[in-house]
Amino acid sequence: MTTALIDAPQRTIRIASVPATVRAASPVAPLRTQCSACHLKDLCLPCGLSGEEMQRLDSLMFGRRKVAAGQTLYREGDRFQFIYAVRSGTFKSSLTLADGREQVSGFHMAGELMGLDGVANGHHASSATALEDTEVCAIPYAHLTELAASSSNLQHVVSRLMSREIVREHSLMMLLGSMNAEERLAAFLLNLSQRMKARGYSSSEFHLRMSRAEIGSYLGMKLETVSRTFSAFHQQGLLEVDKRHVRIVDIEGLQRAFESRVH
Amino acid sequence: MTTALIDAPQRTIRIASVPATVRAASPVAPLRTQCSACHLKDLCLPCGLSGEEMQRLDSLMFGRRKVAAGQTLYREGDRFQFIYAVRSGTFKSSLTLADGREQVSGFHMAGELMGLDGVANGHHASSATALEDTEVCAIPYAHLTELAASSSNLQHVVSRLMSREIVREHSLMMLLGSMNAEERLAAFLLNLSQRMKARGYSSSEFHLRMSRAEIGSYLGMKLETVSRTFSAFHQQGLLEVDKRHVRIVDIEGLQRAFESRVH
DNA sequence: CGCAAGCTTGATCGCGCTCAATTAGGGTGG
DNA sequence: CCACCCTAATTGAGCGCGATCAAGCTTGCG
Repeated sequence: MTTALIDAPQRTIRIASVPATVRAASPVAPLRTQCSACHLKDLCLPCGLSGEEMQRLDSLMFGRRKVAAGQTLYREGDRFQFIYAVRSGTFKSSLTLADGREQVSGFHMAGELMGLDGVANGHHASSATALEDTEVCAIPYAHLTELAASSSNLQHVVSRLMSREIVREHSLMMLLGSMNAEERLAAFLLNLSQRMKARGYSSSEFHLRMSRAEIGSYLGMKLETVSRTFSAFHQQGLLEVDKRHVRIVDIEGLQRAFESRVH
Repeated sequence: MTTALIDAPQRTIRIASVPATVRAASPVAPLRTQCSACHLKDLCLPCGLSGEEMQRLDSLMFGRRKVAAGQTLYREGDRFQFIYAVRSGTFKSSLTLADGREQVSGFHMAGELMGLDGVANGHHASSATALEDTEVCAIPYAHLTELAASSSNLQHVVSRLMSREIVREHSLMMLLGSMNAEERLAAFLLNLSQRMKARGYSSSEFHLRMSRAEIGSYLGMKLETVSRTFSAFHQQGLLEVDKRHVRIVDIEGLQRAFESRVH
């Protein structure tokens, strides 16, 4: 996939139109969702939309789909038809390197969208794997853009979500380009903490859904270093760690570890 | 800016509408551009559009703007109104760290777009600095989305450009997360080589517009390491280097250095 | 009970960072 | 014109962070 890095960033674009019947052929459970009735509506796609616009979204009747722990929702190279909103559980996004190792590019929790990287050329650029039993809404991208054509607000929302993804990756690049192991892990934990808080969970105590190896891949370090850094934070009195259970004891201290280099 | 990393990735969105008179107030030179007459039209924004759609783009009459070497086109935090297409010259995008150091997040050549990260929240998330004397088209984003509302193809083009940016950054994350110094510099040079070729220049011999420090910042290594790696490639018979002038002697060898780890 | 997977911890090594000296090129002013 | 300064780049020496290799522990599952 890193071939994208040595491709010219802009080449001839061919507009693929997805047939309107595509939804019927997809492996989506019969259950359908209305955004207006969803408990995640303030976090997820419809966030910021007016009542009228949300009703239009409702008309799309997104199909739900369950993905068991360890299963993939889509793989890199798969034809791009849907973007997915996480309803429950946690996913990782990853790319596969030539030698078979994986590079984790993100973690996704309830209310977050996945798959926007597929818009670029009609195929998913990464794989999405469930880290626990999960449920998603499958949003047919072609229908979404149809709808967006008649609602500039919805169009803005989709654009902003994509732009936000760009900004998020900027931040991660900065992390990978200029931070040491402690700063990286502190940034990761603080980010997780905020996202837990936004979802109504404790911001100071939570269960990690991902392995040390997955954290390490995401942060650009080896699993042993992740483990050692957890231990170091414990010895500094910042954390209590038991396997995947984490309690943040001194959040200001953790922020200091993070801000030691980056604002 | 890395605060984005510890922000919940989705929060309440407010739709800002840009007044239609905004263009008149902007610091754009009176010269106006029509995409259909531009020599870059196959690389740039209108790439893939039909004649009719290109005429609609023409109606926006993008203003041109010259930016002298070392000057910024926009800075992080600036109000987002325009995206910019490079007409000539080279830019770097960068973020500023708390300690004043900069982190380069990209280089942009003729035909490439800049500023899409500003869509996320109405402010530019990065700064754009000219590495030589340059000229850009200033594309009023609000007008572009207006136009896109009536042309699904144009909407797709804009979405794809944003998605492509996401994919590009995925690749860079992979580079920063899992490659060593030689692999990073090889990837960088091969990418540059392809982009030069796409613009009709020699793919094997070109002038670097950026300093060793800027390359290093972009690739997550120190300028001394960049310099040493250039020397190493020279000793391996892959390159001839004289300051910023580079000639690729053995492109297959360079690809091997790149593919040693990543496909 | 045995086996495998995930995590921790220790010991050692090496890549890339840091500090430092040198050279070359460009701009400026006397 | 040269003296001077400033910046960019190269190269060397030494060190430290994080990778690598390895051992041991816990937990879960057949």
